[in-house]
Amino acid sequence: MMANKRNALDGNTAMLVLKLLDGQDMYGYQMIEELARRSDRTFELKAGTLYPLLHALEARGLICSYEKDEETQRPRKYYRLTRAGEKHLAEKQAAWTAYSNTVDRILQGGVSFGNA
Amino acid sequence: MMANKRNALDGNTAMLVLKLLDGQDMYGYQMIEELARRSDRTFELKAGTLYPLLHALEARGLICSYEKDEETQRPRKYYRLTRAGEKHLAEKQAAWTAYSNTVDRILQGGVSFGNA
DNA sequence: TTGACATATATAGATGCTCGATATATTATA
DNA sequence: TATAATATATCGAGCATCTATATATGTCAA
Repeated sequence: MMANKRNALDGNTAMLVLKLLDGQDMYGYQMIEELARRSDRTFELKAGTLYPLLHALEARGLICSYEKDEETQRPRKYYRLTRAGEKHLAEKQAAWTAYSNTVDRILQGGVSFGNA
Repeated sequence: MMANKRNALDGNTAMLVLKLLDGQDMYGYQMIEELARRSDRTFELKAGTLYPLLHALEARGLICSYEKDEETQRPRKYYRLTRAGEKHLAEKQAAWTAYSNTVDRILQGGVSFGNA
C-alpha cells in the first residue's frame, strides 16, 4: 500500500534515469551517486533496481552502452541517451507534470470543490 | 517499467482515497466517480483496486465502515475517516509534497546543476 | 417483460516495479 | 593484508494495481 519503502521512487525510476543521461553520458554507479546527490539523498537508487532497469531500457532502444577505458580505473560501462530515449523522456516528463498537478489539485481541494 | 498503464495512480491510491473521505463519508462506487470527476478522468480507479484497498485500510484502522439504508436504493457501505486516518493522511500529504518537489527539481535541472 | 446498462460490492490471478540478498572483481586505504 | 569503496550483475520476495470474473439490484427502453 502507498509508496511504502520502495525508496519512494515509485514508477518514475526510468524517467529519472533517462533524465540523468540527458546531456551527459554516465555509468551505472555514477547514476546512483548523481541521483542521490541531486535529490539530497531522497532517492537512493539500489543497484538491484538500476542494473536490470538499464538492461531493459537498452533492450527497448532508449539508451545504448559502450565500454570506456579509464587509466588506473578498470573499464566502465557508459550509457548514452538515444533519440528514441529523448522522445520517451519528453513524453514521460509531460505525463509526470500532468499527474502531479492533478494530485496536487485533489490534495488542495478542501472538503468539496464544485461538488455536483 | 515506469508508471505504465497502472492508471497512473502509482503508489498514491491510498492517499487519494483517504483524501476523498476527508470531510465527507462516501461509499466505494462513489469514490470511484468522485476521484474521476475531481481529476477530470485522469484517475479512473478500478473496482478491483479499490475494494481490497478499502478492506486493508479498515483493517489498519484508518477508516471505518457502516451500512446506511437509502430509500429505493439497496443499503450502501459507507466509509469514514478515523483519527488515525487523518493523521496518516497528513503524513502522506507531506511525503508527497517532498517527493514531487524533488522530482520536479531533478527534471528542471538542466545538463548539470551544481555539478561537483 | 425482457434485455441492456448503470449501480454496487467482492475476490482471484496476472503483471510489473523495487527491494534485499548475494555474487564477483578491482581499487584505495588503514 | 584486511577492510571498505567502487562497479556490475542476477535472483527471489514483496507489494500495488490491473484484468477478469462473479453476484445482485435498480432503471430504462423496446
